[in-house]
Formats: sequence, C-alpha cells, structure tokens
Amino acid sequence: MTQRPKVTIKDVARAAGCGVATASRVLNASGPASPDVRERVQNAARELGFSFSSRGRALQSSRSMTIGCLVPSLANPVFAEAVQGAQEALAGTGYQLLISSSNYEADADSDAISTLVEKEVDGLIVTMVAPARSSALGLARERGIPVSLMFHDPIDGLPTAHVDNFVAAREVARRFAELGHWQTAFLALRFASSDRSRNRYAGFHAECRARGLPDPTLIELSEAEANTPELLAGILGSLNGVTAIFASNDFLAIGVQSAARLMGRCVPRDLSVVGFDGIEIGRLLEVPLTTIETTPEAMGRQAAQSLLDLMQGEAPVQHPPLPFTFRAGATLARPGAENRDDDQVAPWPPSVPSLKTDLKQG
Amino acid sequence: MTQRPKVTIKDVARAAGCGVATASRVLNASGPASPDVRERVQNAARELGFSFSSRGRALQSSRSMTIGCLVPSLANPVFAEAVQGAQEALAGTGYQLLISSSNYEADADSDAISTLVEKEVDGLIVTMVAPARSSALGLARERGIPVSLMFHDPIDGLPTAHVDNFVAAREVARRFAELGHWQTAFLALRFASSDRSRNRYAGFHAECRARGLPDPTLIELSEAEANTPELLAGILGSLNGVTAIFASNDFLAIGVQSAARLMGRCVPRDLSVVGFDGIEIGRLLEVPLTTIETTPEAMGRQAAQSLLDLMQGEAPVQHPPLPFTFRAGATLARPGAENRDDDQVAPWPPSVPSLKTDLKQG
DNA sequence: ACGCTCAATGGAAACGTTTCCACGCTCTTC
DNA sequence: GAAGAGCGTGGAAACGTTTCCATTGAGCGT
Repeated sequence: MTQRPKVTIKDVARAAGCGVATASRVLNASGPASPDVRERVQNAARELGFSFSSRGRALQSSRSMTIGCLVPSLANPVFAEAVQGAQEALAGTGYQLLISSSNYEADADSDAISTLVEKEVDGLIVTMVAPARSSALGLARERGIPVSLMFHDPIDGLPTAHVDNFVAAREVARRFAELGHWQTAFLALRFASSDRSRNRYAGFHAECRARGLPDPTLIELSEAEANTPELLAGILGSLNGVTAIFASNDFLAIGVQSAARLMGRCVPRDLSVVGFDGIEIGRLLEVPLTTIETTPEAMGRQAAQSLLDLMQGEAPVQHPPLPFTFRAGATLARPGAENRDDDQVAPWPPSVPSLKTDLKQG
Repeated sequence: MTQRPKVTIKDVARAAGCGVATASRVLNASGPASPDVRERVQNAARELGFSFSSRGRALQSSRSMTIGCLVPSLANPVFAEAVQGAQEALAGTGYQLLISSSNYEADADSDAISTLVEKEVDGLIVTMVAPARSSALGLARERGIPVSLMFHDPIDGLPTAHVDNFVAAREVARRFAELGHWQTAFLALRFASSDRSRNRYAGFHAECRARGLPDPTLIELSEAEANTPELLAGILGSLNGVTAIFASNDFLAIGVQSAARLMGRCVPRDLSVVGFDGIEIGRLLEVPLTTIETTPEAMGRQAAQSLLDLMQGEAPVQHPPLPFTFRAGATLARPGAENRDDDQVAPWPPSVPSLKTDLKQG
C-alpha cells in the first residue's frame, strides 16, 4: 500500500554513484562497464526494486512493444481462439496484445483501428468487416504500421492467415452431390458483414452450378432467428424440397439440428446438415456434427508470426491457406426417398446472382 | 506507403505560428485561446494530419490509458466472454485492454502480471490461479496499481466480480436430493488450480452433508480424459451406484452426456447430469443441459466498472455476487428404480476431507 | 619519459507531451 | 489618468529512457 514514488534509473545511478548513462549500459548490457561499477549498479537496482519504465523507453525508442488486435467479437470462440493463438505466438517476444472488438460493425472497426493507431501500436492483427475498403486501415499502412490479417482472403500487400473458404465450401457441395442431394440451402448469419460467409456461399454455389444442381437457396438469418429454435424451425419449414443445409458456422448448424428436432424431422434421415468451423462441442453432440474443421488457433499464430516477420523488415509473404478437414460426423446422409416425391418446385431461381463480383477466384 | 516522419505538436505550432503550449491548449481544449489562434491551430492540425502521440502523453501524464487483463485462457468461452464484457464496459472511456493469458499455470500468471506491471498499465483485471498468494499481484498493489478480480471470491481489499460458486453448488445438491438422488459425484477438470472448481465442490459437499447424503465422490479428470468420451466412459463405468453427476463446467457435463450414450446409459433416465456456467450451446442440445447459468459477460463488465471506480480514487467497494439461475434443461430427473438395487457399497468415505480449510464460509 | 590508444565514464540532447509561470496587453474602475 | 484585474500567450521544465560525444585515466610501445 505504501505509494512509494516510482524509482527511476536516476535513483539507481545515484545510489550506485555513477551516471545514468552507465547505469543504463549496465542494466541493458548494452555497453562497456567495469566489473566494479557493474556490481554496484546491479545491487542498487535490486535493492531499490528498480524496473524500467516502458513509457520512457517507448518514447525514446519509438517502439511501444505493443500489437493491436481487432476482431469482431471475443464472444465468438473462433475469434477468441485465434486471439489466444496470436497471444501464444507472441509470448516470449516481449510484445503484448492490445485488443479491441467491433461487434461486426463497420464503423466500429474503423474507429477501433484509429484508436489502436493513435496508441502507436507497432503492428496490427486484424479481422474486420471490409479490410480492403477501410480507410482507417489504409491510413495505418500509410503510417508504416505493419498489418497482418486473419480469416480474410489475401489483399494486395497484406499477408493474411486464412482458410480457403471457397474451396472448403465446394467440398461441402461435392459431398452433398455425391450423396444425391438435389435441392440445398445455405444459412448465413451476418452475410453482409462477413466476407467469410460470402465466400463460403460463393464456393458452395459455384460447385452446385458446376454439377448441374439447382442454385442453393440463400437464407440470411437475424440474430433472433439464429438463436431461437422455434423461429428457425419456421424458416426451415418453408424450405420445400430442400434435403441438405449448409450452415455458415457450427452454431447455426447445431441450431438447425435442434430446430429440426422441434419439427419432428430427423437429422440426418430427413434433413442433412453441415456446419463450418469445427468447434469442439460439435464432436460431443448426440449426433456429432458434420462440418468443415478449421484451426483458428493456428490462424492466430500464423498471423502473429507473419506480423513479426513484417516488423523485422522482411518483405510481406503470403502463406498458403491453412488446411481444413472435412469432419464426417453423423448429420450428413443420403436424402430420404420420401422427400423426393413432393419435389414440385421446378426451376429454382438463382437467389443472389449479383453476388458474383465478390467471389473469390478459386 | 510514404513513410513520412511523424508530425508532432511542434510542427503544428510552427505551422500555426504559435507556441507549443498554445497549440496544446487548443487541441485539448484545456485552456484559453483566442478564436483567431484556435482557428489557425485547428487548421494546421487538420492539414498536417496531426494526431497525438500517446507515448509522449503517457510519459508526461504518467497514465498509459491501458488496462492489463489476465485470464487463464481465451480458448475457454467463459473467460473470452468476460473479456468481451470488460472491453465493452471500457469502450468510450479511452482505456484499452492489454491481454495476457496463463494457460492455467501459476508461474505463467505471475510472469504475466509482472509483465503487465512493467508495461505500466493503469489498472489490472485478473483471473488467476491463486490471487491471494501471488507475490506478483502483491507487488502490483504495493505500487499502487488498482486491481479488480473476476470469478474469484472476495479477498481483503480487492473488489471481485463473481458468482457465488458455493451457494450455486448447494443449489445443485438440493435439486439432486429433492429428486431422491443418493450417491452423487463431482467431476472436476483443474481442481488444484481453480478455486472456482474447489468452491463448487465445497458447496456441493456441504449441502450433501447437511442433508445426510453420502459425501459426493470427487473425480479429477486429466485433459485427455475430459476430451475423450471413451476414457470418460471408462471412468463413469467405475462409479457404482452413482445416479447423479455434477460437472464443474458445461463442457464436462456435455462430455458426460456423450460418454453415457457410449455406455448405453440414457440421460437422464439412468444418469442425471448437471453442469455449470450456462454456455449457450447447452440449450441447443438434443437433450438440453441442466446447468447453473452464469453471466460471464456481466462479470467482465462489473470488473471493469469496479476498476474504473477504483482508478477514480473511490474506495474499493465489493458488489454482491452476480446472480445465477438454475436452468432446468432435461438432463436431470429422478433416479431410475433399477439403480437402487445394486446399492451395496455401504459407507461412502469422504473423498477429500482435508479440503475444508479452503472452503468458503457460505 | 612521452605520446598514443583504448576502455570506462558521465553530461547532455532527444523523444512528444503537459503544465507552471511570467509576461504583456486590454479593459475596467476609482 | 493611473492602478489593478484578467485574459491570451509562449518559454521552459518535467516525465524516464537511450545514445552520442567528449573527457578522463591507465596501459603500452618506442
């Protein structure tokens, strides 16, 4: 409780009977010093309980040893794990993570970037709504702050740690098709603000097309719909003829399972469901979730490592996408024969044809 | 990309043809200034793209506008949500969160605290292995750094945002007893390093005693056992006569469900399970999890608010525990009649009697 | 013995800000 | 008309470090 005034390097120097320059050299092992004075300085520092002020250091060295990290929300375990991964990669390097979250709002994440830049972080690890269009991010880059992305597709000079959503989604379409599913749907939560979700839809859509399947129905859910099985059941009920659903994340997929149960439809006999992300819990369900398994922690680690490289002055290098695996689970099966009969909705209209411009080029 | 040199307040002052003091006053609206010079300074600042250096500011004001936050791991959604809550409470105050995680290791969290203190954070929000015994935390307090805790029980002068684990666990015992359960077990994951888990066991144990039930069997799982349904099933198989299990968190409880399924035992008919935390996913399971629902986000928010108050110089005030609710779910029922018969294990020995010293005083 | 080299050392500037203080000016007031 | 009040202003110190540079003294070769 004794609010003793902060002990500075001057105090140490005085106690050791030498100049501050010498004290600094000794404590940093950054220059010559006689054994004698070295000893005195170290003793003094120990006795006074000296520790460097990173404020003074930051000012003088113009490095804050701090990295800004922006994600949509830590309440989403995918991002939380990524941050954890970044954090682990940074442990031992002396860098600390300054975090910020945007709640999936484009304005908020611009503000957040600006704030982090004003805090003079030495680098940025970012997942945001629209990194390519963010002027705040552009400003940061102009100021020479190294930036690495997570979860996004590569953008010009910005290394990104990502999984290939487009390709992964095509894999899902392939599995659906091979089992004989015909009419499918894609469930999205924040389609407008998530390029991940859009890329997944794009890949899914592309592969369906390529195989001559009708375009998948795109369904954008509100938060309320996603979290309320009853509402979700209502929506699923309106999908006549759809035998397989690709949910843009595992939570949604699990929600679909429970909604289906509510409707008295059996997964996977009456309805197949595939998720995305591969969260742990999906494996433990009574009917384990079929999903694309990704490694958010590895993504965070890679993003942090790329950033470290960048900060070392290396040229930006884009790593290949991180691997994903198709986790078989038990929510995917051939469509039940009875569903084929009431298949009267003939030419399924493409749901979001204008989306093409945003699509990833495979 | 133009690595233009940082523009400082001196540049602004020069451009506006005034002294730095005046420029500072104008830009901070912290003192008098004529409309004329105010105008000139603001224009200059805008044109030069000036923004304050928080380094210089921090050094001068001896406030870093940064708060250190230590949690065991962001991969645990309970902590991630708490951090998110803290973050939200801090949004708009100008404070940023510097995060660190210890991976549930006592040494790591001492190191982390030291690092955060050296970074000269203005305050600390902490969940650690043993806050009462941590010398690093003591050091931080000696230096006059305000500290608030999350998830822990109150300790002398430290405000903590918490839920009353002891009382909540007694509630679980009460429910078990009322339904006629006799032999119960408590499943813990990191018993040694989690006072939360110990308090839950203590409350559970105390209420069982108070009702004349045999002491619950305490089972400490390894990470591997917790995450592998097969191993978990083996352990459950050895629990003769136990009809109800209280798991120290929801993940464990869900694991028990799937292990039980593996063993051909039906939840809740053959085995009742109750979890703790109230994670969202538990609600969406085919058999919704019965659990104690807590509000980690609110905990984070409260911890942040307490810290803000502390930093304003207010005396530490301990808020009452945050509310929890018993979420009914569907994994708890009367014990099946058949289990009562093979009830031959007579006097159940108290499993961890020496634990008493750690118990919370109700 | 003298000058040279080189290691050890400390003073002082610099980093970018805020704030104290003193100075000068204008406007009021007796 | 002079004194005082009060506002606007800028110089300079301070925050804690690192680093440049000059100074000192010892050791060494001739």
